[in-house]
Amino acid sequence: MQTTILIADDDTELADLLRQFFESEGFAVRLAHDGRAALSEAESDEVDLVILDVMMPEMNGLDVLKELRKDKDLPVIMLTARGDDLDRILGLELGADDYVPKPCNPRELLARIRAVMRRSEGSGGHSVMQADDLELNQGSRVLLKSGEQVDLTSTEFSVLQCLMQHRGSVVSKRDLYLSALGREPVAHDRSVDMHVSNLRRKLGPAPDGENRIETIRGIGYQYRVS
Amino acid sequence: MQTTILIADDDTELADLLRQFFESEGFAVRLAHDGRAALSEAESDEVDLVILDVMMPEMNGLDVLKELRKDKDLPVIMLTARGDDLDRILGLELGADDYVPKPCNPRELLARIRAVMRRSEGSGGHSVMQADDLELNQGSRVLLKSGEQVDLTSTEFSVLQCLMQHRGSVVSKRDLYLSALGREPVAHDRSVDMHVSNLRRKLGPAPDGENRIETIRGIGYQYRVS
DNA sequence: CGGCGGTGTGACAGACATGTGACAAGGTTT
DNA sequence: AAACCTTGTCACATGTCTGTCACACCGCCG
Repeated sequence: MQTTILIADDDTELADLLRQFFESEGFAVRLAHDGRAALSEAESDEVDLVILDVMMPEMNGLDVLKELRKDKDLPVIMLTARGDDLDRILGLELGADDYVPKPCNPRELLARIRAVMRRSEGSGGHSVMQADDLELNQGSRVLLKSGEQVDLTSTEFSVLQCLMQHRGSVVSKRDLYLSALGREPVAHDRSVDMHVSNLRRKLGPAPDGENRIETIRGIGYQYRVS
Repeated sequence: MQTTILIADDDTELADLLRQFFESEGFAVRLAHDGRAALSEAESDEVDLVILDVMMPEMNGLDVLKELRKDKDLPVIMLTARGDDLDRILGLELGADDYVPKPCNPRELLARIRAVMRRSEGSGGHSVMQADDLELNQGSRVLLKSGEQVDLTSTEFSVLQCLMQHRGSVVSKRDLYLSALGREPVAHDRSVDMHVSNLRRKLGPAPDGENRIETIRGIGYQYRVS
């Protein structure tokens, strides 16, 4: 699973430099050049971590952070002019995960990003999903059932991950093919059915005896809500 | 302890000017006027920071940097013609700590040096990682197992470092290629597998008898959590 | 020049995930 | 009710991925 970083900085040159560097390190990168854009990008659910400059037009970084913290627990690293202690203190009080003074060296930033990601994974951030007695860890790609590990193949894991991400709503077969197998379904393709079948066998029934994964005939599958 | 700076620039006049200035500021200074000399000086263990001109005879600054980064984590400040974005990007990707455009004012350079030194001292605290009976020192690039040194090649060390940095999470093969080998994997590339194989042999099983490095088929590898 | 250690490639076997054909068991449409 | 489609699942063939041995290559050093 690729990590997506949002870089919010009005210095387009620096932002672009960082983008290239992080992409070369295997991250996906999005850019925003003012506060308002940063906020809406960050709330799009497709961003795993935000690098946020304090000084930005439209809406400054601290306000963006304040808004973000109202309903999200997204890891945030603040960038700010060197020695600006006041901003630093404010940022940390508002819940920034780290603080890096400008000018910053990309390698250091990378190390901080990894540290923050590790912390947020460890503390059960959004990378662990739970449903019934299942606990799905997206970082280690391990599934626990009542605390015990269940051996899933990589594809089975992806299918379950996709279903759990949309828990309570139907996921079309096509979406499952795209998301878990990374391809369009072909005619008479039964592979997703097969993987669902295997998942059901490996997971067994839910604690209440019901089937965990419901078939929505002609549409797709759905992880049942309790 | 006095800080020793290596100035690598083929412009002897400029280099000498800088030498005088830095010596008057209390640094020890060494000079190198071509890339090859710079590299051997820098590897002599008596240099604390390198100022590296990009344009040099024998071996250009970027190549020197690349070589240096293979087994050292010495702070490096790149000097280059103004506006040379390509060099700037390359330098930062290769792990330069800062970038100063020429012609440079010695006082500005001094400020950057102090900033870089401060940063590299500060990040020194993070330079030892532990897992099971292993202790990995990122500064000296030495691995200890139960206190005894294990001989690893530079690449093996980088692979292990990357895995330990993400302990408990899966690291994709592509990330390992980018991070440890500094390149994209090519078709049928087995080198990372080979290095992992060698690492397993050299490290042996974990204290509890399990495999330290787990294979996540189709995805990558993972340093196991206890 | 020759040896040496690190690195990457080719080859091969084995393990394993994946997907397909087949058939049964529903559900849906006409 | 009959024809048709969808789904569940078994068994199996297939292809991919991995571990590892052997070896070639390259830079380095004596």
